[in-house]
Amino acid sequence: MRMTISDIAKLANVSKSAVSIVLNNKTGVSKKTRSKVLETIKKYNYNPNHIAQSLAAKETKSIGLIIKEIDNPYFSKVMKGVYDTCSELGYSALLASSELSTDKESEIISTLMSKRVDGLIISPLQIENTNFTHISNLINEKFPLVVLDRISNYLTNSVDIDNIQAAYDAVSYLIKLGHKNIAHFAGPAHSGHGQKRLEGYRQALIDNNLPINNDYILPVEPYTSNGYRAGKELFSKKIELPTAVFCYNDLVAIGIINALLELGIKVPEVVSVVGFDNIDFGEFLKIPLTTVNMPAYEIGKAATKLLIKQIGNSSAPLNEKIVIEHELIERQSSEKLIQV
Amino acid sequence: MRMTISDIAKLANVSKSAVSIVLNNKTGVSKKTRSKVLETIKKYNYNPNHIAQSLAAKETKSIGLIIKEIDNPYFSKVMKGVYDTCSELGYSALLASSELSTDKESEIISTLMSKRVDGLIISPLQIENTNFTHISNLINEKFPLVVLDRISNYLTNSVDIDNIQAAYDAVSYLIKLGHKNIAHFAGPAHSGHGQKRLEGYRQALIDNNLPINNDYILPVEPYTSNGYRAGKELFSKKIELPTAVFCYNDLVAIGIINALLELGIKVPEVVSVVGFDNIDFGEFLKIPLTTVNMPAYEIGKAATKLLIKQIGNSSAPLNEKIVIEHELIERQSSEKLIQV
DNA sequence: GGAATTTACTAAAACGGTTTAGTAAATTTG
DNA sequence: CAAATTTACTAAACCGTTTTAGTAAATTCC
Repeated sequence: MRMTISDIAKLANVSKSAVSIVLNNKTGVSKKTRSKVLETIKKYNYNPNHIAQSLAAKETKSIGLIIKEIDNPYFSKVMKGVYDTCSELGYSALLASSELSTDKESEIISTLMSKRVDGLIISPLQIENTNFTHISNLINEKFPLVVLDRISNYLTNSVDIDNIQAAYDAVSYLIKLGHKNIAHFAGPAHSGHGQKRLEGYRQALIDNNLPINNDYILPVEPYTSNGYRAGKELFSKKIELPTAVFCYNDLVAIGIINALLELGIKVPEVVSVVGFDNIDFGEFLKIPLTTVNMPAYEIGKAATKLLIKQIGNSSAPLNEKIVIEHELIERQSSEKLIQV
Repeated sequence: MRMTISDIAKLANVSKSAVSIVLNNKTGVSKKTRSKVLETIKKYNYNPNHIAQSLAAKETKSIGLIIKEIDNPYFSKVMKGVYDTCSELGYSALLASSELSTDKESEIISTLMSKRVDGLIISPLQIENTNFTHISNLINEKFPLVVLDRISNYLTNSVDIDNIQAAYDAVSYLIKLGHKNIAHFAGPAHSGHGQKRLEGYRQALIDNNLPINNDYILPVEPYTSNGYRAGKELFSKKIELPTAVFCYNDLVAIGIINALLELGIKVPEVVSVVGFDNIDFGEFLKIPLTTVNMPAYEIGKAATKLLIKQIGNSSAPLNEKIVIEHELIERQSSEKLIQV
């Protein structure tokens, strides 16, 4: 069996308390005792049991991170931001993914709470007005919490980009290129980001005195295949076709570009396409993708800092809303409208 | 503060033991008592402290997963396989990433051990002959362990694909297309997969009576930018140029294709390119990439099953070597050699 | 040099569960 | 119906730490 603190205490001829003091670098033992204990620890390769430490100290030095999809490049970067920052600050992260199921989300929260994480970062699936009890309970008990990918209306810390502004910027950019008929392949109705980006799209059109055409607003699931299908459908219609498309995300944009190319519609010569997220491969696609950069790593980092600031400091503000800067990235999938 | 088992015991007028029995679905209490306890638990929304459970039960029902890079699509899929399988089997996974630093790898192993994971899945950085003590120690104490991405020489479970055969298949495929001058942009010297794939490449040439030309074997770091630079360099040389390139991985292949296109060399008309890994975006690239599928999800799944089989069953074989099937995926980056 | 303070140390009580060992009551057995 | 067994229940020990409270020795102070 593994060494325990009692074993070390006996071997070093001191009390458990003394070993504990040395372990935690506290004062209360002589230099001599300290080095004797340290020696014994090294000699027997003793590694304190973190489980027991957590139980006794009533803190686990770990936080929970709840994402929506493990296998999603955006969340990979968020994770990296969270893990890196945790390491820096002496914490570890427990990852869990709701995989887009609200039931699983609730379950995961319970599991992480029973593991007694000191705080939680969550990119929530659940809509704030229905079925939000698992999260709002935490907020009510003032459990350290940071909400991701949403500026929450609740009294809780959150981190996001300004999705309205980012969409506004992207659409304004297309308008400046001369486009007047701009379609929007929007996120699904239940997606917070989707609603925000739609709002930004609308506002940009309004501010530029362009009409809002509901035929041009198409909600899709945020994957390539859905973008592909929706693209095929729209651009096969016998209506006045858009000359530009602003997409909910890069995956959808990729699908739409594929659909356009298959229909013999040139990108960007005939139709410009703008995505959202700036996934890694955007620049290596058939047609390198113009997109909005979603600074995932920074979001993860900011969320973690915010959370750990709150942990163990009950006077820390728990209603901070951090907005990370976005950025438009121009590539070849968009260009000036060539007047017919 | 949160409810404890003692609180529930008092409220339900029974002993802690009774509550524990109910909690763990064991026999030893009457139906009446069981339902009384269950009611109380529900009423007060009691959630057992997993930390305390772990300490008492001497098992954490969690496993450690050590990968090399968080932000790497291959490992994202491995993770998903591991997490899904853990959920199914009632375990949870603690993720850690060495981020290609051997020091960090050692540190991470210690941390996970102090968290008393019941077993470990590791995609090791460390070469087996040097500096492998952190891992070989675990093997020596028969700690439940599965080594990933390598068929280990040690007496331990491991899961991988047959890298030699996979590389052999890819190169044989190019040879069948008529290519005789096939370059290999190999993995770095310290990479186990790199060495195996190089060996498969060599063997395929030998078996087809083709000469091995050392000018054509170039080790590169496994990223797009490195592939790009190496590609530029090789194809700017005044030597007889290869008509096909087999790459250590897809990222390198993408870099090389970019380099070739910039040099005005058509892919696949002049040079065929084959990658390795089958990353998600391979089919959406400028030139869809021929590659070898690395079944990451299955690898994660198999490793987890193997590990959990071993945990708590000391008679389980601990030297199982599981080889997952690979598959060649033909896309547009490779084609028949057009005879000049 | 005696009182007050500081330092070094430790026993014992937590932390919140599981498990062991034991008892009393209920049930089965012959 | 008494003996044997089973069932229902619980007190207490334990898991491996931290922390509290207390004591004895060393040091400082006047």
